[in-house]
This record gives sequence, C-alpha cells and structure tokens, in this order.
Amino acid sequence: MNARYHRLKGTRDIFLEEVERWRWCEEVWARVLGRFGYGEIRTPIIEPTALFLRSVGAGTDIVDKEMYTFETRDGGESLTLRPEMTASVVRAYLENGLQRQPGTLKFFYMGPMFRHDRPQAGRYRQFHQLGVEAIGSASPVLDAEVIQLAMSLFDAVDATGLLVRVNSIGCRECRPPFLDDLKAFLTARIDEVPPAFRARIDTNPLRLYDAKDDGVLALLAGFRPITEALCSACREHHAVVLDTLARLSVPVQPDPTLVRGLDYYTRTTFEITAGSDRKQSSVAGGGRYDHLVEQCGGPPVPAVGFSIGIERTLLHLGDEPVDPQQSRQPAVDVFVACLGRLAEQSGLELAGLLRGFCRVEVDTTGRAVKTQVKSAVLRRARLLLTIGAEELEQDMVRMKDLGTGDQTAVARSRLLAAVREVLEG
RNA sequence: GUGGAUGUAGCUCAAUGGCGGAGCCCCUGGUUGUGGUCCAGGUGGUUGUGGGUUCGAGUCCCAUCAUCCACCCCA
Repeated sequence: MNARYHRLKGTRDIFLEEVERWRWCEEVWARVLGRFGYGEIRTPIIEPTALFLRSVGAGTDIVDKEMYTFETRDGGESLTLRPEMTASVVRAYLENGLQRQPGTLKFFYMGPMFRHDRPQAGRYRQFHQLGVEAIGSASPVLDAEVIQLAMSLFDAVDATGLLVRVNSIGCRECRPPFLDDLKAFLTARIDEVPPAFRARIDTNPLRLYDAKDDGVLALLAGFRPITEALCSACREHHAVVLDTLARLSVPVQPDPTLVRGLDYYTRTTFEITAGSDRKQSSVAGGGRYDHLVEQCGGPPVPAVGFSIGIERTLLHLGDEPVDPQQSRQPAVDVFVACLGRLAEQSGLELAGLLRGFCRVEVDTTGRAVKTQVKSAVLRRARLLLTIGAEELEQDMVRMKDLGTGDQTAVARSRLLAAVREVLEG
C-alpha cells in the first residue's frame, strides 16, 4: 500500500512457497518430457512483430488487440512480446537449419507469454506456458502421442478431472468449401443471428462455434458438423487419431464444435479443460499445423504441438495464491544463531565448511537469541548452532538437536563430523 | 472494449458526519544466551488519489486510479 511502485496490471510476483511449487512442477514436467524424447528450447521473448502477424494470423483476437507491440528507439523496427511460442519455435527451427536434423524434432519450452487482455481469475497479461512442438511428421499417430503426452504431464502433477476434446478442422482442400457453406447457411438466417456475432460470419465463421450464446449455438446445431465435411484424407487422419488414442486408453471426447483461436491449425485440434465451475477452465490447447513452417519461409514441413497454462493448472490443482503472511522461507538443515558481529563472522566461516553437504542459514539480524531460535524452528532446521562470546573464547559452538532438544558443546575442530553424524545418521 | 463489486496498519477487518481502533504478524522484555504457548510493552497510518458539501468527512457527493469478478477471448 505504501509501496512506491506497483506491479503492472495483470502481472504477478511469485515467491516463497509458491515458487517452490512452481519449481516442483517444472522438474516433474522436464522429467516426463525427457522420457517422451523432448529437449528444451529457449527463444527470445521479443520477436519481430511480423512473425506473429503471419503465423498467429491477422483477424485473430491475439493479433488484433492483445499484443504488446512497440517500436525500437530508433523507430526502425516493430517488436512484439511473444503472445505464444509456436511461431518462435518455427522461426528458430528454420533460422538454425534444424530441418537438416534427422527424424522428427521434438522441443518443449516453458516461459512467460504476454497478452493484453483484461485480467481475470486465471487470466493474466503475463502468464506462463509449458508447450511442446513436434516438427517433421504428418502421422496421425504422432497427434495421438502428443495428446497422450499432455495427459501424462497433467497426471504427473496429480491433476485429475480433466476433459480432452478433440476435433479436426480439415485442411486447405476441404475447409474452404465448408466455410463457404457455413457462411451461406448463416447469411440465409441472418435474422436469427444476434447482431454482436454477425460480423464474425465473414471474418471467421468457424469461431462462432465457441460463442456462448444459446441462439448462435442452436443455429449451428442445425448445420452439418465439420467432421462430415472433411475430405477423405482428413477423415482418415482424424479416424486414426481417435483410434490410436483409444488403443492408448487415453479418454477423449470428439467434439465437432471445437475450434481454436489461432489461424495456423490444420486437421487435429484439441483442448483440455478442467471440469470445475470456474470460467477460465481451459488448461491446455493445441493441434496440428502442417503449413506454418512453409508459411514462415521454409520447406513444407508438418508439425503438431500444444501448450499448457501453468497458472491455470496450478489453479486447478487447488493451489491458493500464496499468502505472504502465512508463507515460510526456505527450509535449511542447520541454523546458526549469532550474538554479535564477531560471532556472525565466525558463523559464516563454519557455514562455508558445512555448505559442502547441507543447507545453512547464518542469522545476522542481531535479534534476541530467543527470536533467532524461533526462526530456526520456522526454517525447519534440524540443528541449531549458537555462537556467542563464550564459544568464541573457547573455540567451540553449542549444537542443539531441535528434534530431541539435546544440546552439547562441540569443539570447532570436531563440528563438521558432529553435524554430519546427526544429519546423515 | 462493456458491466458489477471493493479500496482504513505488512495481513484480516472495526469505527452513528464528531479524539482513527482491534486481532494476527513483526520487534523488545518477562533472572547473563535457547522452541510455535502465556504475560507485558513497542514499531507501524497522508483512511488509494484529487476535488466538493459541511463548523467538522474514513463516513455524504463527483472525478480518478488500483484490485477483484464477469462478458469477450483464451492458456
């Protein structure tokens, strides 16, 4: 309240126990991803604006009104804070000549994304995603593996009660005719379309499917679903995806009304939602993008990927936003209480030895001993070392086992062994 | 971009238009220097900000900002 500067709207500070929670997820996920053969990729969080215009697509909400775009100081270049990372991965893929790598290239990434939305529960302007991109295979079996991977990631952090919806939105051949038919269908019934949605009929009719308006949905229910308009190749692809998922026992729900907000998807799209009553229930989304690499100036290379919203996943896991008042500082094994400047210096020397094998906090606050001991307990320390004038004089420290309450005087020359004995015995 | 709610101590909240408080947290003390309890004391505030009404505004009015929630969209 009396802070002079404030965090920007839609951003968050993550610290103390919450950041430990994040790191736990990150480590669990990295291990699972490794087992699926994915390696990490890190790309800059700023890219030329044009990259996102071409990939995400003009006409999408992301590009039209949500990007953090700015000009360089010399005014020569338009840059954008990445709103998603698929485009960056594709750019890096091409820029580094990775198409020369044998087989399918599988990358994962974790990091902040930026979208200038109005913040809300589970929605931030800087949010974090874990994502994967598998570049170089058109196989529908890969689509299924990618979806299986997504579920494995949720499973690994004990996220349950998730629903996977899968759809195919066709390809360059079969989608345009479907969209024309859909436009014609809706235009003929324009009176039944609420005014707020009419503009979308021309710009992006497919996205009417995720309108939450009952009238619109009822209208669309009377139209032939896209899955019945697919060409034979897309139909086959979709069938194999669903068949593979069934064989892998990954429960999914085919949903012909599922569309996604990015332009580059072809064929398979999917979305994973948390079945809670919360509105921001979408925790992951992805799909196949067979033309994006080519569109970014490369050869025609098919690919598939998805991203998981980390904040939303944690929200679904029931993690409350951490209350700084209730949160504890990191645990240590040994806490050194010091009385006076000389004791603090001495404590630091000891810590230097002990830190070779355990976690040590040296208290340099100058507070009352009682208070320092309390801190030791709060830090979940196993051992308390106390150094004061007497100990300095006699070249020893008091060592207390905070579990048993036993305290002994230990000569400094023996301390390393004594600490080790308690911690490792 | 649209709508709703809320802004008082670090946190959770009181205070009829009349001296800004409590609990928690933090710090100190309670026989030289030792455990989440207990007791005593203490630090901490431009009542989000700026105007207005009034003898007098935390309280009423206007504006503004911020946060939260929802629409929209998405992760």
